[in-house]
Amino acid sequence: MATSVTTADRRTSTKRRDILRAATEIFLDAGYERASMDEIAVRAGVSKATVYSHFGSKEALFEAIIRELCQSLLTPLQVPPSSRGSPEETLLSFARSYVDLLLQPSSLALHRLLVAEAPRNPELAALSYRAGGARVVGELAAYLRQEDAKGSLAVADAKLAAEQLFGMLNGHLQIRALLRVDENPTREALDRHIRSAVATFLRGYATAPDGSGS
Amino acid sequence: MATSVTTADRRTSTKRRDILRAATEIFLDAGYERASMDEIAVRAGVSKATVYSHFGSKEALFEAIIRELCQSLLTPLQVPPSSRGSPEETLLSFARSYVDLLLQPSSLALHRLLVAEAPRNPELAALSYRAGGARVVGELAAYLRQEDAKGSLAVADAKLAAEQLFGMLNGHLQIRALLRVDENPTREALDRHIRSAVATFLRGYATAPDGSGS
DNA sequence: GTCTATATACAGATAGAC
DNA sequence: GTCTATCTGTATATAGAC
Repeated sequence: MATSVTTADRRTSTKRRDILRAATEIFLDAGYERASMDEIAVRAGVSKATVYSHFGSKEALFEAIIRELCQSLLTPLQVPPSSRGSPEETLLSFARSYVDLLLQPSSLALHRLLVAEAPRNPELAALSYRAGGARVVGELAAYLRQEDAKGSLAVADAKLAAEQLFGMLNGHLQIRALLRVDENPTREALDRHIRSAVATFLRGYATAPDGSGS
Repeated sequence: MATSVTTADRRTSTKRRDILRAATEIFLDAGYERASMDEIAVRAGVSKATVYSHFGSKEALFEAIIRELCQSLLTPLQVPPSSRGSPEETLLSFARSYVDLLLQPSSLALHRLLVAEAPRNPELAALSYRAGGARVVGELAAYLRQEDAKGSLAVADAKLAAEQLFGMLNGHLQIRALLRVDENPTREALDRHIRSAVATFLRGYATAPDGSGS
């Protein structure tokens, strides 16, 4: 009997996962309104009634998926601790990870979805921002404060500075990708973009050479 | 007879304008999928058949509106010529105009709409980017090249630099507004944001003080 | 828990009178 | 050109058998 229950549970949670996976693909691909519960059921290999028995409504299914995506997508991005490495090395390495994540098709699709649905679901959008953007800004700001304390950078408002670096890294890269303006940038163009943003940031927040200027 | 025709034309073009206005409001507010031709007809004070006789399809009406919006929204933003004023004054003034435009509810709604629909209508999205983002980047880059030639700034890649300034001005201001994360920022917070971005940019692209460091 | 079949609503688009 | 009335497809959601 215990075995039977376990098997049933497994099958059930397998179906649940199938539904989540199918719904994620379809919501990311089509957007909220165009995604249909019929198509989700078909792609998950279950009936529509099963989808509803698991998630109750389209809106609830959508929220479940957004919450899961915010977690799984952002996990890989970590600001390295201040311990070793120059600010230039550290920031360059971090910037590469960030831009790489930024341009992932699933990141772009999630961004699209959240921005499009924010007016109808502001709580979910705000929640996602706090789990995503706000968190990485906070982590980068903490790093910048450490470097400021060590005297290797001169950062007065660390949160503002962190947002500036993210802003430069986004540049028009993100919007061009979101709007499908042109083909994906080459590795060389990306590298120039990233190096230039980090270089501008470092010049902007270099410790003032006390002996020279006014 | 000529009078009669003129009167008829006027009434017709009035209805056409009414439809455009109603459709603009509803598309910006509800997004493409949620906007219904019934509601557009009601708000414009005409029948649905009239809407179709003027624009043929929902998609065509949408495209007409996007094209119009791109023009009307971006017209006010002009990069001042290099002629007079320090880079700091010029860039600060331009930055204020840009951020002001950026946070207009209609700009945010248009942004949302374009990003959401880009996968289904990439040509329209690319066209809008070229008429909007790309144009202002080009104009700012031209200004930066002039200042570089005058020796007041040291800008190697003007287009990259322009995108960095725009990126810093966006910062997380734009995404927070798009995602409805919190109430609108105060004038003071906006001013700090803008001043800090311009200051970081100017320090990042200051002409090197030849006498001092290596 | 899972299915088939269906209720109900509303969408985009058009026919045909005037 | 503009209207009323309608066609046709498809959406979310549920009832009821198993």
